Amino acid sequence: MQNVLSIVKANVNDLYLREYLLYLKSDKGARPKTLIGYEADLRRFMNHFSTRDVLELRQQDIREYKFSLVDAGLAPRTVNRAISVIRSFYEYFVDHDDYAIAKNPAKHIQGMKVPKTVPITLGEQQAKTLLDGIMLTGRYAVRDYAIFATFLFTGVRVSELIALKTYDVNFEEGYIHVRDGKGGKDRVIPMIPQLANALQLYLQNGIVYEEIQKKKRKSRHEINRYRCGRKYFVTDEDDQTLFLTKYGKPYSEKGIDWLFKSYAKKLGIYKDGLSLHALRRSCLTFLHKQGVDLFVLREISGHARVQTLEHYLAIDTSKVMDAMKRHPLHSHQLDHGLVEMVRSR
DNA sequence: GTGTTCCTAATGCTTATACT
DNA sequence: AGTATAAGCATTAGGAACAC
Repeated sequence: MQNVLSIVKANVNDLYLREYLLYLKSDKGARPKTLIGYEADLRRFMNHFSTRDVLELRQQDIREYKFSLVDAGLAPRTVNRAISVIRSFYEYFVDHDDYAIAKNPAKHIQGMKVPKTVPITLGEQQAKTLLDGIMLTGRYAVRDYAIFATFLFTGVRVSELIALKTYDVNFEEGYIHVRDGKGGKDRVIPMIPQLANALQLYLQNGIVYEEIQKKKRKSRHEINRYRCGRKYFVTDEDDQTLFLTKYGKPYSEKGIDWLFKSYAKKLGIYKDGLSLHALRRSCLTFLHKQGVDLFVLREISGHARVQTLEHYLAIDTSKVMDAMKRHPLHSHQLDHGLVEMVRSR
């Protein structure tokens, strides 16, 4: 009997869940990642009350659920989000009168205090070490240099980086077009010459040193530290994704994460909590330290509500370019002195 | 064995809203 | 107006699987 009841309730809850998600998607226009996160949170919640119709829960039940999360050792942020999702979920059913629920049982559940944390960034010296180290030791140095130079000189997010297409890099006008960034927003970021060079090298031939050009490439396996421009990674169908894995496929976020961590560890700049987002923070911090004003920083980082390209073009691009030139790594170049060192090994 | 992806729980970051 | 919290959107991390 208990089993039958449980199955029936679970189905009812599942129906609620599906309806709510549909509403989020079609009425609120929620982004895919929001949908995924919300669904996970709600499923966990419903599993906790699998024998009950969740619309019949009381405030006390929600409170008990919150305690169970805290008990499970989840971080305050996680608990708060879980509660926030549940609250929104009930709000929907309270607002739609086809349901016999008059009050939102999660309405007055308090969030936990979230401790302040110090964001981790890479110091200037460490950023230099990263770029130099890639050139010296990277198996796919040209590609990897281009990837991390892009992070450090533009402050893009990983998701934005892996979505970049070759035609998003505009060498004539000197900017990178970020489409569909967080929240579905577009923006363009000025590209300083050093970054343009790195990307051009990667796009044009990917051969670091002239003499290597003379050797013939026998197979794909010959891609190496010197010879790793984009064209060497391209396989049969090319969707113009800018950064490709050695299999010729677009990178996943985890792939870049792995790449970064392995370099960071190899080069001795890894620290706890160091992540790709630290590169974004580093870029913005560098610029901020140089006295770049917040308005400009917002433009670069995409925090402003710059919704469209047209919108962006209205702002003073030269100001932003000036700002970018004050990036402390802006004079960082491929050091041909390294050639000798590398060759002599 | 290395580089990469896939899966999924956990949590960080950014923007919107509420409160004072 | 400034700060705190909520809501919304994204990244991080760990481990298994898999291609080369």
